[in-house]
Amino acid sequence: MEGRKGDVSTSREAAATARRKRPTILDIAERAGVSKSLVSLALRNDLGVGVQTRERILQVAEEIGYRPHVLARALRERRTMRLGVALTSLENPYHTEVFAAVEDAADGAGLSVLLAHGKRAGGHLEERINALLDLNLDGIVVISSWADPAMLQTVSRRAPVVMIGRSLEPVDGIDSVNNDDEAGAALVVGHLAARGHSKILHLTSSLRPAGLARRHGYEAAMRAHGLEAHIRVLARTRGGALQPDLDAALADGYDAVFARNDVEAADVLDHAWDHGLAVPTDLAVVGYDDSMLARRARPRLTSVHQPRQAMGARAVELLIERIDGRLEDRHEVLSPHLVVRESAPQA
Amino acid sequence: MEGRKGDVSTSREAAATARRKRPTILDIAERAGVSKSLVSLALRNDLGVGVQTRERILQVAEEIGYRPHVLARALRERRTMRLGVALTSLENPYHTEVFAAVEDAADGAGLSVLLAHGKRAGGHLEERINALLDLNLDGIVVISSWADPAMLQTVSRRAPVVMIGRSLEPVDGIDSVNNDDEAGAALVVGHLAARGHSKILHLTSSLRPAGLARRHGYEAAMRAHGLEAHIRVLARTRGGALQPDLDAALADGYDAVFARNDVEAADVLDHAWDHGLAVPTDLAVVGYDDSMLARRARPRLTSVHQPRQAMGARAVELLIERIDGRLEDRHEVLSPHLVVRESAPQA
DNA sequence: CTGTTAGCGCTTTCAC
DNA sequence: GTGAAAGCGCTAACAG
Repeated sequence: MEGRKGDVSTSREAAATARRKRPTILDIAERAGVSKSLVSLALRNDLGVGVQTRERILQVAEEIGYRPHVLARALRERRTMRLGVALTSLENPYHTEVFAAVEDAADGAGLSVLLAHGKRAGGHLEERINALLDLNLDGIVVISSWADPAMLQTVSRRAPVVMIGRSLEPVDGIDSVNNDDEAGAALVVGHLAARGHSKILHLTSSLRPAGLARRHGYEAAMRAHGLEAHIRVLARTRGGALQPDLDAALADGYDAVFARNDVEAADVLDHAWDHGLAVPTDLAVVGYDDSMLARRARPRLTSVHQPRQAMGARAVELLIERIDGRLEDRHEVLSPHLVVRESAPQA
Repeated sequence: MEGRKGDVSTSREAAATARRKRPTILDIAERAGVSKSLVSLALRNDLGVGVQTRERILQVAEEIGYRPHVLARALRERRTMRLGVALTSLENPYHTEVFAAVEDAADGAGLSVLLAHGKRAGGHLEERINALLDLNLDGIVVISSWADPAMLQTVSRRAPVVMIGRSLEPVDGIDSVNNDDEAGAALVVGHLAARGHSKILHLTSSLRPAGLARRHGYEAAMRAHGLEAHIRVLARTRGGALQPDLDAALADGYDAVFARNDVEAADVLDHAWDHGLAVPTDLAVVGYDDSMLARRARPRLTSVHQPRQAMGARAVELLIERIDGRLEDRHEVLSPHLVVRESAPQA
């Protein structure tokens, strides 16, 4: 906007040359000697376009490198064939693994997937979700226990929402799919009890729904086994460390730890390494999620496997059902299973 | 399309009730008793709208929960204020860390970021990039050494592209920012030599540009230190394991390993654990990237730090410059530094 | 089978 | 100050 008009238009032209204007169906129509609607129909394989004509049109489209303008199309169709995924913990491998599962499923359904990453604090996640939805996506899957129910409800007025993971109460108007956290926790306690452990600590840093459910599952299972429940709630600092130090938490002579997820189990493993504690001899450790962290850890981590492929697939199906008009809410719960590895091997 | 018209419209109505039609500027105009263009102007703070009127319009917009229709706007403006990021290895923490850096930078510039994840094989990445670009994003940053130069060039005709990471030759028409891999490798060799190591193995699984550059840097540095270079090229299986087994690679009595990246360094650490090798006493290990894996590993991994924050920020700046019309290519190289930890401590 | 036409929601001259 | 009108690229009636 500075300089003379001449300058501006010159530089515009230069830029335009560098980045050529994209061809439209009109260009195809012209080159193929048909009308623009014909092209539109041919492009979308509408029957009722002469085979010859269609052939020619497709060919021309190919030639001039035509790409449909999805924005224009979406403006008319009110459908983008795109799903959004909102995440808060890109740094937790389990979450990216779930994302990959959703992506696989969507791919299979001919939908493409966009990811938005929001920080947990403030309204950041909501902002990102809204920015995503501004693109008129057909639906959105939220992978985050940090999503506020009220916020999700607001969002769901714009597009169908399915949440992978747990919310305290089912949220009106949004579907969900998660694993049975209570059952998962019971699996862990059962396994540890069978190994002969009795001083089993449950370590958690989260008062979020999934964490709570695992904790309740742990308590119930301990009771069922006639064992006393021990719980330590730690906070996670900005830097990612657990506070107060694990030292204190582990000082009471526990012989096994069930951590709320793999990340925290890995923290325990690290702590054991740093303090010369032998795992599983001195301390058995079990995680939750069975993420890359569990496979990668040394000793390898026994962990509860969440059926992420199935969860991702189901999430996409639920979304599609919603898009097609389903009105009732659906909440699916899949069963986890325990993957036994070195950090708490079979008895 | 089936059933009588009445049925259809009834179910339509039901769905419409559940998911209300979004308000448009026309709704605002009506409610505020002005014309639609007035609203548009007011919404974008165009001076030349009565203060009173503007006030009222904004208020009404707020009231009815108006959200601009970015697709419609983009259709006119040819600008979406959105950037795309294309990735191939969501499972490599370094890549997600770079993504987060890009996101931070974009946030700062008022741009929002969408992520697309492509598999490395076939044309999958290209497909995903094109799907992303179909949304008329203003630019795209590619974080993948798997991106084919010719493909990138094609893509860059649609929107500005900047690549974070290395390509063999600078690609015409696209910008890049990366770290100096040769210098990074030299840092490693220098450090290991200073610790008194002489049988230093370089382990790599990649014949991609960044891997090659590190390898060349290693060779040159070894030569400079009067040491003999030893290189093992391993393949990675679908499952993620290195093939053939590390056993063979490490059988020749090396006292230090410089791995191509943290993922492979972690493989070496795991291997050492599995075989009772003490690190760093029996074997010193150094990685590259200084990702979460390095911080998390036990012993903690000495690794070359790529300045990802700076790289992400620079990438976004380069993109913005392009959007504003820059035509010459730019290739930036930032300096890495070594982060010394337990797997190869200070001499 | 083919072409014409009217928008989708928004921005932007250009008159009033 | 304000409003009317054209048009971004595409789809979907509807007439020929």
